[in-house]
Amino acid sequence: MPTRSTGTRARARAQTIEDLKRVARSHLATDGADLSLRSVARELGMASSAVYRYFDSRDALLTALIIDAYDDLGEATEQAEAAVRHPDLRGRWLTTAHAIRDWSRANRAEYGLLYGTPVPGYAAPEDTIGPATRTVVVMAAILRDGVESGALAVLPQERLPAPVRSDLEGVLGLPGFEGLPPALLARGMGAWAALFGLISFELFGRLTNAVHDDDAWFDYQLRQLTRTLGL
Amino acid sequence: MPTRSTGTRARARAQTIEDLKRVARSHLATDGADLSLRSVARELGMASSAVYRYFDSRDALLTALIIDAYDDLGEATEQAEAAVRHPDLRGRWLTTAHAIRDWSRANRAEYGLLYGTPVPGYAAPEDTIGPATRTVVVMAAILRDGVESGALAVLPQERLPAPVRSDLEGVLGLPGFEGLPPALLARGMGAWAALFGLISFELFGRLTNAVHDDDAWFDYQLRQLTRTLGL
DNA sequence: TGTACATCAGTGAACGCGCGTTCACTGATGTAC
DNA sequence: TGTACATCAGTGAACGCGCGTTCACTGATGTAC
Repeated sequence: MPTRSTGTRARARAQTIEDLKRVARSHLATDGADLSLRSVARELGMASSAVYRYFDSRDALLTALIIDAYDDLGEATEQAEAAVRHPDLRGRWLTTAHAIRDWSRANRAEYGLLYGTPVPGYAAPEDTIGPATRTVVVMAAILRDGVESGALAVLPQERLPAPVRSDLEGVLGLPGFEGLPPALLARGMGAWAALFGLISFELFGRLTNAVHDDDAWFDYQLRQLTRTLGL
Repeated sequence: MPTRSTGTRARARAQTIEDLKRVARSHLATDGADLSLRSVARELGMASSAVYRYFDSRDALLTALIIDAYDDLGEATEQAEAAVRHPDLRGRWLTTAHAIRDWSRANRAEYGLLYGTPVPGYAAPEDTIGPATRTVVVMAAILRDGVESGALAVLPQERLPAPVRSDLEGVLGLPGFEGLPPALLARGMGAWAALFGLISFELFGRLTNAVHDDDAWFDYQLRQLTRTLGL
């Protein structure tokens, strides 16, 4: 085995990184964002100092978890959406929304990390921006297809105030958002915020004692939301 | 000064409790929900053990902060809404929503405590339920007035699935919610979730790099939301 | 009005714990000749 | 193919810190007679 040796070491390294992230992820559920490097190392039977061979600091580990979570959510969403007939815009949107909720319910701690209270003293680095937009890009594509097919059109009551228009035009310059009428992007982002409002209320327990059938509730509200989206 | 003495001691006690809560509140901004009893005591120049004369535990202090925050938000909302002409339903709703956002922007840490990621290991006791519903009750009153005046009516597309209806009927039995058609309560709660979705996105920084004029953005989205509410 | 007693606020030391990060080090694994 | 050297993973002790909570205690403030 001549040059295969490098690969061995590299693979061992990748494996350890995976182990660290896996255990850290599992600790998120109990500790929230203030997870402890030492307890992660302890669970893997290694010295806490050894972790520093793999991550520069506790925050670097946290960042890795955040990026992974965005990517995991993004991939789940993209795959679910891709399985729907392309011309079925409404189905694509409903599936996208349900995929996001399903992932969030299955990964509550990660959801809190991504969409909950920001961790005090932690500033997300730029590397997180790309993965963070994957889900929004899926929605933007649905809206664009709707515009192209003529199913979606800007309404008279959607005249945008100048500052709103100017902000949206900035977004429309980013990859994945090109060629969408600003007013429709505004509509989409409103639905987006509403969707995450529903999910946050459900997962953060704001509906305890009021709503018991979470599935039925979400589905009903999502359908109403779909109507305001124009789908 | 005969029996006035009790009053003196009681007043000193109330004052100290206020001081503790005030300092704890200010620490929320930097520490988030894992604020430290010791650092609060330190800032007030008292021994950390003295805090236990006033609060049974760190969690009890946290609970007091949560209740205060709900009440503060509730009062700000009620007062703002009460200042609007009673028949102006749309104005009352817009004012209510703006009051909630204004309070949230002015009290970011408290907002995070109330509507962000739940604190791991902390279970909110029952005392928080009452204060927590004050804002929703304001909205329910607006909707009810709309129903009574004939401005709001259930739409054909608002036929409720049985489990949704049954959950809502439970809510309609609570004080402040009586006499509202279930479908309209559903509509209101959807708008409610959307409103908090907008505020959370803004305060938790999910729109950084996309939206710069937060005021214009919120106002535009709120107006669209108002339309779906039927006002 | 004055005195004995109970209540209460607050102290300071201690318990027992956890944390992130650094540092000098040991061995094992790979690389270059 | 064998050997000298460099790289890397991992250790364990240490630094310096913070935390919530308990406990026996001191004085001051109130209460009852």
